[in-house]
Amino acid sequence: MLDDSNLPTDPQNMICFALYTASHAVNRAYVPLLKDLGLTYPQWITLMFLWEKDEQTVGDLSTKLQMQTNTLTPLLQRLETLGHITRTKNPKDARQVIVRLSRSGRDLQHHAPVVTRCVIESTGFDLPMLDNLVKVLGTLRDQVIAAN
Amino acid sequence: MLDDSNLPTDPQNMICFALYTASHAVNRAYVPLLKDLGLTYPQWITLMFLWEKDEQTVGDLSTKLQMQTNTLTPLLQRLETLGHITRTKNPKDARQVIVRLSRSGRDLQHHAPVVTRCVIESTGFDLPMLDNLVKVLGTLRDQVIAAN
DNA sequence: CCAATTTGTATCGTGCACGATATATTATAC
DNA sequence: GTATAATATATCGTGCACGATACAAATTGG
Repeated sequence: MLDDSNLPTDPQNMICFALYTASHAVNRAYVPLLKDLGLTYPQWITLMFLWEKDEQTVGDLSTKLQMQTNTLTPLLQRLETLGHITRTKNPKDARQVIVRLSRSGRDLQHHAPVVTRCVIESTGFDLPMLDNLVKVLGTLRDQVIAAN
Repeated sequence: MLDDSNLPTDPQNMICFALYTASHAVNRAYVPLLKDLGLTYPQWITLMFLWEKDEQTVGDLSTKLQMQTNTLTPLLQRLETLGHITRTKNPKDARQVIVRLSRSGRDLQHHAPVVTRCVIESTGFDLPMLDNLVKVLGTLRDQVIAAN
């Protein structure tokens, strides 16, 4: 149990606000890089997970992206409209929808190294430092989820 | 200049995704705490900045919150509708709108220690560790902003 | 003093993000 | 086999988040 007198009251020193602003700053760094491709950042990470493994159900992607289906479904519908993926019912279980990359969806992967490098360089951190930060944030995230 | 071969291709190991998921996880931790108060997390941090210093312009809050006015204006309008703040034109410069806490807006501050403690405890991190993480994230954020 | 520019805020359109709910399909129980 | 429950996805409503734009008030330059 923490003593209230030690708690930060200044929003600038709170972890929630630090995450909030850092996350938005990185998101904004993606905007000019993805604009030419006609994509948003959530669409981009969705494609990243599909490049890693094609043919995933909406539920698979929902779990990996930590996005609910009511967020993911319209996002996938937009990616389908753009011609980057297809959405087809699973004949073995008609409740599931299988998401597959189209040719243009696969071709977008060629832009990934440039995009990733630009964002990483803009952080001003070296790779070991970023790797460590990713691990710390993963631990924090998992513990927050477990506590709720 | 980084070598592309060293870059992560796995979204799970990328800083953008770590920030994205950690930020949303912490945001979700606030939901049950703020629900009874009828507030959202962005509304809550806005109030935190007003508790720190009352009578700020929309521009002041926009800078501190790192939120654009097209995000902030409707948020403030909702806080005004809820009766927690007032929005009045600055008589000395009619372009500015001054935001002030109402009685009920000030009273909400009494809930702050409980809310803050709950979120901090849910991270599973101790205060020095969180403080360090806040500093690292602040540095990262500022460098990303400076690079863009 | 007055036209041009800058500043501060608001409005509009699109895309997340999520709680609540709906619908269809599959699995389970009796 | 049929009612019931569980599962997978989609729809709806509200609130951020942000680019583009609008507009009024203040400032600047001549």
